[in-house]
Parts: sequence; structure tokens; C-alpha cells
Amino acid sequence: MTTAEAIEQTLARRGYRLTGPRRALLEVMSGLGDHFAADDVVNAAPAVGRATVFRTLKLLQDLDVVCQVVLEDGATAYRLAPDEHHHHLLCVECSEMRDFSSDDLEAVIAEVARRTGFTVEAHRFEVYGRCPACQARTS
Amino acid sequence: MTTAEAIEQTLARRGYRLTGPRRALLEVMSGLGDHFAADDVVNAAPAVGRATVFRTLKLLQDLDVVCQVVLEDGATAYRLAPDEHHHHLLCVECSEMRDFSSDDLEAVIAEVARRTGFTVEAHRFEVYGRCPACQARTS
DNA sequence: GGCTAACTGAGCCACTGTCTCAGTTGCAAC
DNA sequence: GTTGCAACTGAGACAGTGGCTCAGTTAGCC
Repeated sequence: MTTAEAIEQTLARRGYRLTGPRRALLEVMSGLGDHFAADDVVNAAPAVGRATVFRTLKLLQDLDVVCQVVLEDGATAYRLAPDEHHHHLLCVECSEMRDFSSDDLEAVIAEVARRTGFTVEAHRFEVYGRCPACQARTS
Repeated sequence: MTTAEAIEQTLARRGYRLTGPRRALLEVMSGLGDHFAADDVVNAAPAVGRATVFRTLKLLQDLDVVCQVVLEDGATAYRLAPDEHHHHLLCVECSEMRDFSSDDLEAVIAEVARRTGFTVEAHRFEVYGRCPACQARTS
């Protein structure tokens, strides 16, 4: 089963319609690599309206099927997400993006909550650096 | 010495001019509370052009005197920054913002770097939750 | 006081995302 | 297979945030 098909099933299971534009967008997103801007999707699916692209991205985010990434310059990118909770590691040179998760990070958050009395509801964690390939190329 | 004066010294030390608009903006930002939107600054300093507000915010960010905070909804806010490296804890209800720093977090980042071979150059970490006062008020 | 590079203001542009509203369509029920 | 209708869509206007340009101004060194 392709990623697109898996997501179609998720949509159906949650009671959302499986429309032509949605199928087209899933297809396009699967082909756009590990992350993409909203505009990339708009350009890659000229038959689908811009509003629909943004609506669909938002819907997919709500379904935890797509996640949003804040790039180093503050721009936002999107990414077809794996199921588990994860964070992003981005290469500032070649834009490669990797997921990672860390129990230690969850411990840090718990500690912050304990120390401040806040109840934590969400967090955002992105790490920017240079991947091994880019280090080798320019070292 | 006020925060604004300290920043003026930083500007001078780095070879930047101390102009009227810059002084006005520093004054305004000091009075805007713990965090503010670019638009708040624009409104609070009607004599200063919009472009100058954004240019100055950017300059102050480069000088590590102002830091950018990504709010839960993706909007960006600014904040006069303390000297040390820190992260932000935001109350989603009353918008209170607290700084915190964590050696454990630095350890998490080091571990990610080790595991992936990336050299880490920067990161972004924001935690969203509810502050003790808001918990008490609505519990 | 004069000089000049740094800075500024106005206004237009770009990008990202939202909203509205009339028209279309998936799909469940018949 | 047809129908009904809520969900969905497209076009285009709008909003918020920030950048760019360029002519004019000014801080601060001499």
C-alpha cells in the first residue's frame, strides 16, 4: 500500500470524503520528496485551486498525517509524517530533513513543567545543522 | 542603566549608528511588555516608518538583543532577550511568556548530533502550556 | 562646519494563508 | 440507476508579515 493509499484510508475512516482534488494532492505530495512548501504543492497540482491546497494541508495536519516544519529562516514547510511523535533535524546547506525522537527530550519537558508549574500541552523543536555529506563536501 | 541604554551601547560598540528612530524603537519596545508583535511596535511608534521597524528588529536579532518566538498558531512575536541562551515557555491562555534554559536539553542536542553525524548550528525550542494562574482560574 | 557612508520613509511588491460564495460532487438511501 | 444534500471546491478578493527600492536625511568622524 502506498503512502497516499494509506492516507486515503485514514480520511475515509474518519468520515472525510475521498474527492478527486484530495487524491491528486496526495499523489503530488508523495512525489515531492521529504518536505515541500505549500507553493510547491500548488505548482505541482495546477488543476487544484490554491484554497483547496491550503484547506487540505490543514485537514491533513489535523489528522496528524502531515506535519509542519519551521525552517531556519522562519519559513514553513510541510512533510508527510510518520505515525509516531518526532522532531526534525534539517541540513541548512542541502535541506535534507531527518526525523528523530528522544525520550530524553520528553524528560526535559517534564522537568520544565515541574519547575515552573505549567501544564505542558504542546511543543516545537527543530534542530538546524549540516549533514555528514555536506560536511565532507566542504570541509 | 535601562535595557534601552544597554542596547544603545551594544549598537555603538558594534559600529552601528545611534539614530533617532532606533532610540525611539528601543524606548517603545521596553514599554511593550515581555513580548510583542512587529505590528505592536509599528503602532506604538507612529513616527517611525514600517520598513525601519522591520529593519531594526532584524538588526537587533542579529545582535542577539531581540529574539524571535514562534507562537502556537505559527505567528511570530519578538522579545527583548536576556544575554544567555534560553528557550520559551508560553501560556496559551494568558500569553505569559517565561524563559528557561536547560543543560539537559543541550545534552539531548549533543546526543542527536552524535547519533546522526550532523554538526548542529542552531535550534528552536518552544513549549506551550498553561501557567499556574490560568490552571487555578479555570480548574 | 563639511563630508560621506549609514540610515530612513514611503510606497509598492511578494509570500503565505484565509474567507466568501456560488457551483459541484461523493456517497448513502431509496 | 437516480436522487438529495452535506461536504467539498475554485476563483478571486482580502489580510498579515516582511522585503525591496530609491531618493532624501543624518550621525559622527575629520
